[in-house]
Amino acid sequence: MHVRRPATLASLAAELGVSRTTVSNAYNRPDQLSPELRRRVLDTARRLGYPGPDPVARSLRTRKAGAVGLLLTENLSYAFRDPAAIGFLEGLALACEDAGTGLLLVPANPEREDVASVHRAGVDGFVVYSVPDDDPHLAAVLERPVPTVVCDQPDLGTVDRVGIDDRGAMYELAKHLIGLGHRRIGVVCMRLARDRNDGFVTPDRQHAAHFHVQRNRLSGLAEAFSEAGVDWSQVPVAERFDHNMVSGASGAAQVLDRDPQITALICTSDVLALGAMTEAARRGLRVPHDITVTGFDGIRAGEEAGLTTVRQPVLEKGRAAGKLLLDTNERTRPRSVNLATELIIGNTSAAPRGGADERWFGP
Amino acid sequence: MHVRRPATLASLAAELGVSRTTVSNAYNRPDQLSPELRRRVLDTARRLGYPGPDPVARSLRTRKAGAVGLLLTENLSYAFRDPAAIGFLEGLALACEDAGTGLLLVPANPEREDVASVHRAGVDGFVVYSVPDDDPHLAAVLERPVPTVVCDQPDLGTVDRVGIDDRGAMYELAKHLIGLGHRRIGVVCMRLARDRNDGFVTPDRQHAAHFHVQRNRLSGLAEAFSEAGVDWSQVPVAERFDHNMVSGASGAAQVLDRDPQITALICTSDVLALGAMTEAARRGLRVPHDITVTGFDGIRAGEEAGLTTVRQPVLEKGRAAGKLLLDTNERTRPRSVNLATELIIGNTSAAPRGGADERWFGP
DNA sequence: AATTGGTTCTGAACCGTTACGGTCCTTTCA
DNA sequence: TGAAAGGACCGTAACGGTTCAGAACCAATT
Repeated sequence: MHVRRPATLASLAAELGVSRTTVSNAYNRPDQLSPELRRRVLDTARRLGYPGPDPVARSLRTRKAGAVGLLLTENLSYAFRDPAAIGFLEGLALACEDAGTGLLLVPANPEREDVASVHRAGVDGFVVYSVPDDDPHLAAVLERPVPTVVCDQPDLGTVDRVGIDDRGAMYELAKHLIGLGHRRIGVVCMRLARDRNDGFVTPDRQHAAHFHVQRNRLSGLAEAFSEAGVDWSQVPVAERFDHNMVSGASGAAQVLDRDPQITALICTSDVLALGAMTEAARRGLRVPHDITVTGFDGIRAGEEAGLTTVRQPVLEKGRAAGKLLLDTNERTRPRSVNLATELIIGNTSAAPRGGADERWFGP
Repeated sequence: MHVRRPATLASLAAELGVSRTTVSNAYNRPDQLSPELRRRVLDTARRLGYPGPDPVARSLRTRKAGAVGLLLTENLSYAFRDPAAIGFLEGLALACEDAGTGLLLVPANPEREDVASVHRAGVDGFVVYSVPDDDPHLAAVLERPVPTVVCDQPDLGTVDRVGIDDRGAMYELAKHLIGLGHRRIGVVCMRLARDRNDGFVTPDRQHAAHFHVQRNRLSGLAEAFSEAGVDWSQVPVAERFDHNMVSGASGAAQVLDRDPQITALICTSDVLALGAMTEAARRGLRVPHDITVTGFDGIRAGEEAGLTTVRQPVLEKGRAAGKLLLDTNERTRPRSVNLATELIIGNTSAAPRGGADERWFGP
């Protein structure tokens, strides 16, 4: 049986006895040829099964892919599991649909150092969301000659950036807890580097953390509590590689095992905090009466639980990143956008029970 | 100032005095050249700022894009707003990350008939998720010479399909309600066609619905209740274009306004059902004592609310679609996969208060 | 009659890469 | 020592388009 090679613009032109230019114009510039000829071209195309100009060949010539790439240092599916990531993506998708641009989720398996996926991505730009600053995928993106926006990353000075003041926001939250009288605290945080460490964190590791967001949140905490006279090096900080409620629970358990006297459990995300609350409940600790628990992000589930947290505009962050990337006329790169956060005092934080500090502030 | 044209594989080869093939091999087939030369190529590339082979040009030549496209007939951001869509996408993303493939979200604004986005998508295949069967974007996808998997669509016979037995599952749910004694019911369903109709639906419109899923769910209901002696044409069916809880609430309100005597409110999705429950509560109707409410999908929020519903494996659906698409062994195409569903009897369904017969004589 | 202007179509030059089928030279082995 | 094998590299031909500067033609204007 004869395997017919698929029709191309050239074969169509040959069949019609016109130039390739004319066929191309039939699709892209209808005003450049007579309506009759255009109809004839399109009809013949249908008859020959020509599916229209090949998008890849077109991209090569026009230097436009019509898509932006999203890099996040997790398995692709994480994008649809984590509430904050989902919010970010929704915002990014909003910006993309405004511009009629596609959104390519680039697979970047953190286990492997395989950056081929970044090299293979046919995109007009990249958004990089919360990856460690030493991620080889990030390095590969920065080498690509396309505009890039990093999000929740340190300011690289060379590419656009969107983020929040993690350090300041956490400092403010810490001040709230300090004001309530908390001095003996524990912390549960997300992964600080690419290597798995489900355990306590040394101050060194905190300081050298490769995740900008986590590093700054911890640093905000350290600053506030140090100012309040707390020896930060004695504060138990449990790190968890996976970001889910189970991790929050086990992290809380580890901290509470180390120091059952703590009056507040500060988590660097709402998901972890919700997990921590289940662990508190398991131990018969009432929140906030027996222990204060706080989060970070302002996700829906946290809101419903009345979590004391820092709300950050995840959707706006995504949208801002997309707009920055797709805004072509702005020639003032690199730009840096900081979004506002809001301290949410819920009902999971209160003064420590019978704490000595309570006396100093009075009712 | 001299605008340096970006380096290409050819210019790099010229600089090095080797052939383009060799430079290409340095990147793609390290075994084809000596390690020293390879190092020299890579070093020179770095020096010249050559970012590695252009992905688009490579795609053109190799006829591989390294990505699959996802078409869903909503604004892009809907993918991150709807729980069922999120689950589907997570499954699809899992399949993609297994294959090291990217996932391109193709913008398909349902308002405009602009299918250019489909034409511009540089992908190796498409997954089409729950679009109306007359959607021009779907037609455009089917014209592209790449493998396609449709999901929650009628079996087209020409491309792979993944789905569930919507009709059978809803029939079973209806039988459950009939068994409880419900005869006087109302329905809230999702959009049935591309035109916005936030109101009641005629049997004709139900029958001609362009959304396969909704058509079959309604048809399953109609069959079961007709068998139970209910005149389906008299059953109020409220359609809502937007799929969210507000729609569920307003749809329920419309149905309840039309017939306050109904004993069960059947919704074609959990999201609508959750909205319907808020409306019931607003009216002081206790669920299930005063009214039964049911959903479809089996989303987390519904589970937490104890919703009576049909659970469908949304994640598995996405994964199956991805696997079908990425499975290169295409001897057996087209394939059709039906996934199992499960009737979940929650605590939002019960026998009508005072029995069905009493209803006929009024309260 | 020459000029102008507009429409319609063409030819050729790219876009940057990889597949294919070699060549050439060095080893290896009987 | 001659033949076969294998490593290293190369030249050519696509891959399927878009773009731009004209050419050819015709009608209207000067």
